[in-house]
Amino acid sequence: MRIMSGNVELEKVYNPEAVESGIYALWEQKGCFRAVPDGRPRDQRHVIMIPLPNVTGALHLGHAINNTLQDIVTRTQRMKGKNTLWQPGTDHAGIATQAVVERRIFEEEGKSRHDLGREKLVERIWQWKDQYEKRILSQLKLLGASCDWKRTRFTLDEVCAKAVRHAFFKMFKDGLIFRGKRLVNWDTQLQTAVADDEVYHEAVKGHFWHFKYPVIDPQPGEPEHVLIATTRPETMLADTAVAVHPDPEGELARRETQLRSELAAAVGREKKEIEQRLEGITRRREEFLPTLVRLRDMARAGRKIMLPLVNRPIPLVADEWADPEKGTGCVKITPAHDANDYEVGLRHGLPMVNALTPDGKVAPIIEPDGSLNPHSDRYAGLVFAREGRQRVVDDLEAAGLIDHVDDHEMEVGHSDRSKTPIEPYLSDQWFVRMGDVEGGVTLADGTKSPGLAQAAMDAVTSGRVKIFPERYTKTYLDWLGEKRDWCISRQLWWGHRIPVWHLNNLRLREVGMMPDVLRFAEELQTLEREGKAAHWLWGDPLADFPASMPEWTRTVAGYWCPHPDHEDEFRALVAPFHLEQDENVLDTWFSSQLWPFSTLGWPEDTKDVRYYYPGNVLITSRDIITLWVARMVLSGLYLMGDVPFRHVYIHTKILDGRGEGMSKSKGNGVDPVDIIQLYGADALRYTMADIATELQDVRMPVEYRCPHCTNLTPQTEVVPRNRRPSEIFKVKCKHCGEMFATQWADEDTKIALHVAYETSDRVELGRNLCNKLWNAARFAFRNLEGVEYNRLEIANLLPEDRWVLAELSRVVREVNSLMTRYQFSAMVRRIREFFWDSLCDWYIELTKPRMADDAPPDRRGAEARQVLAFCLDQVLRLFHPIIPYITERLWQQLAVIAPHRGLPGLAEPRMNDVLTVADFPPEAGWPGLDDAKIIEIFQDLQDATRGVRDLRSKCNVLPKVKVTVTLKVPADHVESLRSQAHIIQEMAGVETLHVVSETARPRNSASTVVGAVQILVHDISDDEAERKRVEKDVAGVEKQIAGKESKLANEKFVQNAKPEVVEAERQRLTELLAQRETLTQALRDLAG
RNA sequence: GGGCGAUUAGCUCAGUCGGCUAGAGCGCCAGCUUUACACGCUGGAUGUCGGGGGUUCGAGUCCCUCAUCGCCCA
Repeated sequence: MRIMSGNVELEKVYNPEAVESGIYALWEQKGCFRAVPDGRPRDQRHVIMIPLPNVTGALHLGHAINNTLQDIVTRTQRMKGKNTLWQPGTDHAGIATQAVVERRIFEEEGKSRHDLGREKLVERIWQWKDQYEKRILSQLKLLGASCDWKRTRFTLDEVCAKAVRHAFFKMFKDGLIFRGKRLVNWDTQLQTAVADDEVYHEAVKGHFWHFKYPVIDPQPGEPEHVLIATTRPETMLADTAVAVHPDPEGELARRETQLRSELAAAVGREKKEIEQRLEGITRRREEFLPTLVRLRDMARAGRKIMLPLVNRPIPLVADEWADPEKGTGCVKITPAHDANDYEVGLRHGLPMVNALTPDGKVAPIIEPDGSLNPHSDRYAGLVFAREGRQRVVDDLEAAGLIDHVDDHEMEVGHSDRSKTPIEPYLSDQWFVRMGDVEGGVTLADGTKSPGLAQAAMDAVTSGRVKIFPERYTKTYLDWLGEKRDWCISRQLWWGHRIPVWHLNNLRLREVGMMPDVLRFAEELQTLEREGKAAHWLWGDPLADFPASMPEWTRTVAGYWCPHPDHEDEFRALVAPFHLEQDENVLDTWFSSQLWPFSTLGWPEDTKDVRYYYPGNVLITSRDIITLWVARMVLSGLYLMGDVPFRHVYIHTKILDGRGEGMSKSKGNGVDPVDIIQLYGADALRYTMADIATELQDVRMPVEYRCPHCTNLTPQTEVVPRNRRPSEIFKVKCKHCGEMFATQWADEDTKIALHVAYETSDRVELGRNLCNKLWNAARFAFRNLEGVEYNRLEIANLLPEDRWVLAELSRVVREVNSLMTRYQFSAMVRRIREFFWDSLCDWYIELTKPRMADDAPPDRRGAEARQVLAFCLDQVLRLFHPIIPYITERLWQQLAVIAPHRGLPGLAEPRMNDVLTVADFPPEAGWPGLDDAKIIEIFQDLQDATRGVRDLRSKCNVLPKVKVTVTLKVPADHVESLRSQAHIIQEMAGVETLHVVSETARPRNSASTVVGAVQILVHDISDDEAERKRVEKDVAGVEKQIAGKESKLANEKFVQNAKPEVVEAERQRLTELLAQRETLTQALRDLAG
């Protein structure tokens, strides 16, 4: 496809839609983004694995910044000639996606997942996935993402599934996966365990109930009741102890001492708080201490309490969890329903009684001896925390066992997915062992590590993996340092089903009666010996049966995981014996941790795996450091023997105008496609890169763009503080008074009122830049006709040519360096500065006369054209990774007009048809163009030019009026300044310019001093105005002189400061003194 | 409760090793159809660098402390 032909005139205004159309197709058609292993060595490869967006919904600005930055890195590396892979794909996001689809089905059809059944629901979720995956991939393409789309993967596709099976099998076989009883965060609505990070906390108003538990057979002098306090009465049905502090007296005394020493140092409000606590302790000592001591003694004596309502005798135990300062000093212990109590339960070997059903009701209670509690019928089936609580409180009230009730506010965990309160729930789950294990863990490279978490920590502390910005290293290490086992089972239907088979215990006897059970057990053992299956026994299944149970029971009763390559064989063997596959699925992160190599075809030993693993950098947001980054590192080490990437770059988070993170649930997220339609992908990308500083967060106020008048209305102005943007359906435009609809309105409203785009005026920054670039190129194309490709002598060029080339070389070097440190914002601003300030505002303006139609056809014009063509070439290359569309479009056009661009002998970039695969400007810059001296000289010329412009402006001289100027400089500067004076002349509207070392004040001139130069603009001022201006200048200079003098008079400064700093101050003072002399002389001239 | 970060111009943000009169973009004011660009050009105004204390010859920058806001973890 030919994008342009000949030197057509470009449109006057940059039109993103026209510019961008067809470009992506060109890149794809040329196969620019394909990644194929070839002979390029390790250091000539570059691999980025996309942080796989989940298919719950469409992408928002957070994804836009993430993918823009990945694309900038990828495109830069590709232009540097690397074999470059950017691997795309999406994540199935188990619980999030299932929850969205379930909710949708319930809203639209009133059906629950159980009504639908597993197969049907999963089918519906696949439909959802297809729809959103398509949407997400098209959003990425619109953004310009240069992924190798032929490699697109999905964490539930067969390639990834195979990797999951192999990873699971190896971990299972190595004893790193185990089943355990744990308290998990249970979502009673979705009926699944959810991870800690899927739980948010919210303050809820409640009560603090004080109950009386009767003591069994109290001895003389012993209390008849133990007073306990609780915020959750319903859990008392599952109490298995009451705890009291083992040393209440000592503990109170210790706290008192501690508080007194804190009090001595405290001030203000803090002091008051401490005093209050001290008073509390004194009161407690009087009121409670004797009882607590008594109870402690009773605990030691092994006395028991009769748990009311369910009549369960439970022990009194001494444990430090009971806080003598809090509540009644005694605490009920419910190991199966509270994390802290669970720990107490483990410490004292207490039985764990469960009172909750998976769907959030009170369960029929099984006592520790296995019997059904006869009193629990009364509660079973009630909604646990509501009806259950009420009935327990009522019954205790009726029994006269409530002492009193206080109001109380507490933090309650809620499920992020269903928004319902989380219940701690004791259940059987699968875990990955993160902590150290006996004998260590053997990693795939043959080395040993104490454990998986430790291996991932060592990778970072040793510097094998580097995190940018560095401060996030702490987040990573702190989290891994806890080495908490990773719960990987989820009670869901959407995900990788856990590949473990197990015989339900109830069926063990039945199976034992089968005639060929012995052969079955033997064959299972053979499979294990041959490595076709792995076996794991949890506890002793024989313990529940009479001693006469035969040995084969152990084999048949355990957990079996078949090797993925022998699963069919295994299934065929176990099917007749009722071994069943686990119903649950794996946590999504179990499959995403394998992403850096599952996408390449692991466990197959493919060319791709060998060539593209390990990758170079992971670019992601900080909320995922623990969940994903850490797990990829450990699984990379364990399965591949190397870390999955060398660098991790954590980018800034985009907040809305209120300073809140953008999210779907808040409805404040902005669809990048909205912005692309308004401003273009390049404008969006430029803006994203511009705000990518090292900050944690950056604000990007969101506005509605009125569909009637196109004016912007800030979201913060129309959404009340206590409402969410998603609750606002229509808005009255404050500019034109018309109503418009938001994206949350119903279809009818949208059609009637038209929908406003959600956008941010910050993107204009990018749009303006693109327009400037477009027009600069337009100007260049118009003037480059017949540009030559000559060998130039740098010394023979005009100072402005040498200057712009020296600046260019410097910026090329700096941009390369900023890139290696992921300083995106600084990089973008630096390129812009060169392009806009140096190239457009100075160089192009200066060279206009040399390239004008009526200019003499001399070598100066040819040189200007050649320099301009080269600079534009380099600017397009520098900008390309950031704004690929417009630069590619202009590159195609530039190639028509100036097929060869460069400075033979000085700087010769290679030419290429397609910018996307052209060379990025070299790391070392263009040494042949470096010239620090000219940069310094030019700075002075710019200052002098601004001096003239400033005087003109102050004296109200119209731009088109030409003036006469005299520059007075020290005698030894006259010669050199004369050779450069045309620059000031051209840029400041000067007709006649005199450079002298001595002069009297020309008539009616306005003057100022810049550096060593006195500027005198003739005939634009009167004496009175001139005197005022000069006096002001004198005052300013004198203030500075005073500052410098006192600084230099300070001996300590002269002694302690670095010599070069002192020297610089001296020089500056000398200069200021000279300026003052010039200015006072000017005043004398005025007077005389 | 613990950790991380922020607080600099009206807004959004830079400010590297502590060292010239603290910068940019947007906005604002004045002027400008100047041989590409009004999505532009030229000039200008605008700062208690959150408060307090300390270290230092010198602090936006380092230390302590207080306040406010945000995020992460419990």
